[in-house]
Amino acid sequence: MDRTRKELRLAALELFASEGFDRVKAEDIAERAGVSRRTFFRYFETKEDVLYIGEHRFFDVFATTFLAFPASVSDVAAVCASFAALASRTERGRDALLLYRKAISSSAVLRGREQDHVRVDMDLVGRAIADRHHLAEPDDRCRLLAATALTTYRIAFDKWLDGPAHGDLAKVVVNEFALLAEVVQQGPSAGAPFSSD
Amino acid sequence: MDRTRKELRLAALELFASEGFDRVKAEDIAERAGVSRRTFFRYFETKEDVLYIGEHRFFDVFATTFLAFPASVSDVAAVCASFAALASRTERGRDALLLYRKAISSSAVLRGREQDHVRVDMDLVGRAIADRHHLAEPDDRCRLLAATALTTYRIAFDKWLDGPAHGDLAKVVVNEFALLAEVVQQGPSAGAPFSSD
DNA sequence: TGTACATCAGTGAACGCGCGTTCACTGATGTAC
DNA sequence: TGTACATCAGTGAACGCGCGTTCACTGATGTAC
Repeated sequence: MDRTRKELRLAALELFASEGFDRVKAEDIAERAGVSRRTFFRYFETKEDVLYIGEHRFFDVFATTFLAFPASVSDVAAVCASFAALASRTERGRDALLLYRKAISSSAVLRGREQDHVRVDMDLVGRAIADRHHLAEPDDRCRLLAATALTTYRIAFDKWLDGPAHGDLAKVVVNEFALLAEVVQQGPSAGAPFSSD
Repeated sequence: MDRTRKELRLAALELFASEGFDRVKAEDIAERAGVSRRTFFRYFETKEDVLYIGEHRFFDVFATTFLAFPASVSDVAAVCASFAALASRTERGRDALLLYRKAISSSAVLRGREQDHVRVDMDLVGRAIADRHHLAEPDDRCRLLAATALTTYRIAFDKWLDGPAHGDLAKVVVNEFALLAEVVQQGPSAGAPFSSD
């Protein structure tokens, strides 16, 4: 039944976040979800598999939003604006995301899996950028932009999660991208904004 | 003995790379290193702990190189140049790094640990940038630059590893940073380098 | 309304596996006298 | 040169633990006739 699966997911999320992945047994999760250990393994192949946040897959809708921007908007600007546009979805899942982040950080296996998700997202973003330029495959430029944009987004996202309960994620994202442009200015004497003593 | 530790490390690196982390038992590593399973656990607390690449700690020397640049050089440029300057160290460890990457990619636990290393490196770079501006603590700008620079570096590094045996890492790094500056240009009409059909 | 059968979520007990630990030991090397 | 003792790397066997699997079962729900 699908309800059981959700119960197990929720129980796992809460337990991993509060106790830490390693200290939680499959049996503990099952118990909290009101089923037996045996049932747990009917639904999930491994203990890690139970942790999953649907919200996370929001990058699937990224492409649509992104590709709607006119060509006059630069790639970074469009990526940034797309992230900002999708921010409200994410905002709704805030509580779960806090738990999720805590759960993830409690174990190396989970951090590894999270990293895998990030790579998938990077790929999606890279592909969307490639599409925008009618490329069959993402080239170096697409990939670098995707990676950089996601890095920037992750930082903004974390700031937002660490901030007040009703913080404006879109705003944080836009600010971070503005900072990115500033910080990446190259050239021998572009250090101007800083003191030069 | 220190020799045994090294033997175990090497055996583990090779086995993890060829068989995959999960398929290698602590006993296999011990056997290959010519000691007993029991001895393995005298040297390393867990099976993961045995995988470690000294070379990886090259970010420790990053700060020195980085802080030697005159203030007239921008932060990104200095970071990029420092990475390039340190490239030759890395180049020497190429074979081990290939194995290391393969080993890492074979398991979620190891990917998680690698991610932890990346975070440590990011922190070091962020701190170095903060020092350059006489800040007690890295601010948002330092952290974002550190994160972005490391992302860019990782991409260059992977390209180099995938390239020919005697590829020029420094050159790849410099190119990638040049691409970064290009790709991050913002503003409503900065999409110029691309077709606008 | 009643009986027979199929389906399917959930269960319990037992097992194999590899990790990491514990306990009590060996055997080589070195140092004291 | 020889005996006694300390140190320390390495060992073997046995154990507890939790994961994930296997086997044989229950019990609820639904459908056929």
